[in-house]
Amino acid sequence: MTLRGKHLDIAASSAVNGRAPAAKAATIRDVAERAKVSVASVSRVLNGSDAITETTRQRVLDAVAHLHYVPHVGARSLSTSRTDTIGVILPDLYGEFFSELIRGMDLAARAHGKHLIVSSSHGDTEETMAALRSMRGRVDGMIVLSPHVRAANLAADVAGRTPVLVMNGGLDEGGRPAIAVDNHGGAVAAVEHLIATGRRRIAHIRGAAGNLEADIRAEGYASALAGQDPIIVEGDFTQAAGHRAATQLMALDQRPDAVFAANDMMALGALLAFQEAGVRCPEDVAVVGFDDVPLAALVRPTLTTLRVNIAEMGRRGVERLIGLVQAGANADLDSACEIVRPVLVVRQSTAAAATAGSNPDQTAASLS
Amino acid sequence: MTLRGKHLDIAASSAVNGRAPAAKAATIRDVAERAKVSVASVSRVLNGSDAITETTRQRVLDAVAHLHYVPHVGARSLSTSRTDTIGVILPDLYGEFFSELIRGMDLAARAHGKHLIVSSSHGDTEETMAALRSMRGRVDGMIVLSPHVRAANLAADVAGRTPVLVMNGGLDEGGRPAIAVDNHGGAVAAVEHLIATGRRRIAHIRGAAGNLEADIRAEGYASALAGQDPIIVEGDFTQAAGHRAATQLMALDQRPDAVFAANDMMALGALLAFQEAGVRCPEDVAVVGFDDVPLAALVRPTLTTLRVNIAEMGRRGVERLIGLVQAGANADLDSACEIVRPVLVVRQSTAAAATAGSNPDQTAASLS
DNA sequence: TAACCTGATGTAATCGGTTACATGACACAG
DNA sequence: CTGTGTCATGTAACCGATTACATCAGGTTA
Repeated sequence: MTLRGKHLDIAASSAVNGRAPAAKAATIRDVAERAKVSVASVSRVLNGSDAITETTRQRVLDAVAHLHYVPHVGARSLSTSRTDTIGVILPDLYGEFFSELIRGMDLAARAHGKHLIVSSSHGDTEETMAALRSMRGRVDGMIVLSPHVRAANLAADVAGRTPVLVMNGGLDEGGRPAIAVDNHGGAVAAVEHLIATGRRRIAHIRGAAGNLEADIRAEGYASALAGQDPIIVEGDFTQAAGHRAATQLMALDQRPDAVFAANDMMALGALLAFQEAGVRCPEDVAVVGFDDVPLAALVRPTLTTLRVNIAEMGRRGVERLIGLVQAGANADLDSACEIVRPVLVVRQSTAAAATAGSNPDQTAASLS
Repeated sequence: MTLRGKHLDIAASSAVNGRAPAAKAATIRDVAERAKVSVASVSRVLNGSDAITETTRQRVLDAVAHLHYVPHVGARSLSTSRTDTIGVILPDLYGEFFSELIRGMDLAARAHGKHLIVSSSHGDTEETMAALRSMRGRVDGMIVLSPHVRAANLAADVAGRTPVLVMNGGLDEGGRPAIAVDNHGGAVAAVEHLIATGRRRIAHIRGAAGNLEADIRAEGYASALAGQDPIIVEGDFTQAAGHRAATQLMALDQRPDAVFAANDMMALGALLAFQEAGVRCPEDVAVVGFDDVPLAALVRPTLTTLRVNIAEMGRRGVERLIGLVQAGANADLDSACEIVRPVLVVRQSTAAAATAGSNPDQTAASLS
């Protein structure tokens, strides 16, 4: 008894509901019909691919405008097997690093007509993989940021034939496409700068163990100490951890006269802890961070740090990935690990000390 | 002479390239074949919709696992006309506000099995609309953040039948779904707090003219002044603008004893300018910000500000939008503008002054 | 004038899912 | 033993684009 043929149904509903015409969106066939051409011509006009008479083009464009036609992305991706979308998987990342990175990526993506799907807040490797799986097929390629060592290799497996660019700071041994910050070099530069400005007891506030970047920066720190015994306190990249670590350092018998924190947020926490305790920076203790988040130039004293051009790195990542996608099957062409070298930015927090180490009356002659 | 039938071609290529089998990805039909069931059954198992024998389910799942099968998103969206993706369009926004918002949105999206397409860095209304158009058809709904007045209405038009949730801080007159911060109320609270702590010459550093939030906050400021003439300096929400503005304020004949900045970054800039000029905060001048970015608690003096739970607002936005999408045609059900009320967080930057305005000996008796 | 080329346009197969409807197996009532 | 209802499963139409190939008009050349 029910007469609901598909077309009948639609006709009825649009007749009833005069206000908000819930008629289905126009398809390429509707456009073709209205423009009195074939669907092929419409497609050609819209993709700018083939030879088309100016008359036809105009007729099609008019129809498109009149019907508010928007191509169905799913249908297109079904026949072309492209999505023009790239996925970004981020760790549970707070603060400005994240937003700067996305800004850079978005800029590059837009320049290439790609869209960006982001998925953040992935604490452990398992969550990261889940996000990766759920993105598969939805994107032409993915950028994975994960500080966990195993993540990179797993990612490539899970992704199947979807190209993956790894940005996890570790120099990947697998020969996968990657972009990494030269964490070791950066740490060495920080320590050498401290030594050059007369510091003698240099401590390190490191990131959580198991975090690739944290490990490498700590290693760089240790290797650059000229004979001095390492003094390492563990943190987790948060400002609070920096605060705690600095408190521990102040309780030591021989207080360090310099601190290299594994990132800016911890450096800032340390700075505040010193300030609260009446320990002056840079006079009593110098502080160096890592990343150069915008904040580093805003605190007092301004923070010496290792500048990583975050947005630029994001931009570069997207462009690499687009290259990988285009290369397709012969992606082997580009499997290098690109290195980003951080640059030391010297600010107030490491001005040469009036007193170095336990010599209270030695003045800082090196400052003009 | 060319014998390249489709299947032949594939067979050849996978035979040649033994290492990376570039065979096409498995389809639902491959899975059906391997599991010895029909595609319908496979689909049913994967969507958990219908009644399925446990045996069949297992066979299907095994085949899926073995073939690394991932449903083709485009094909699915073609037949269901859903994308399970929501779009977020952001203005050219720096700093922590952005990242916090995305964090909140991502959390909510993930909880509902949705994906997030973001597009940031849209300076003017035209760019915003372009982003919106290019996202159309790719998402089930969109969240538009734009401080420009016209954007909201335009957005709804351009979007066609795609649901749009506006988050631009202005109380929208059009009765569109929206979430807005109570900028007016927040500004009033800031000024009243300053008055209550004994300040008598309260200046305002506002955001750029034409920016909806800036306008409303300035209006709230003006309306809360108890008789005092308004002192307004224009900024643009950046830290540098706050610095400049504070410099201007210090050059006035009668220096203000309090500053309400339209956001935290400008408040911070002002704080630094005062500090550099030897003007003490809070003794000589009190400062209030807006947003409560994490940074506000990290500077010294810590910054009194109006807390907006940014991540929570993002979460809420996504949930509203998902509701709108589900409501579909009868989206009229929910067209309210939801208000987020900021909460005053009192910190060091507004500690009661020893001297208030031009009455040096009047103490702030009104505080308990 | 026939043969042939060229460039614009149309026809229809195809991509990989979902799902309405058809089918078939089986149990149980009459 | 037949009729009927239930439940699992299969068949095939459909979603809306792209694109290989067919077609066709018109001009050129021999």
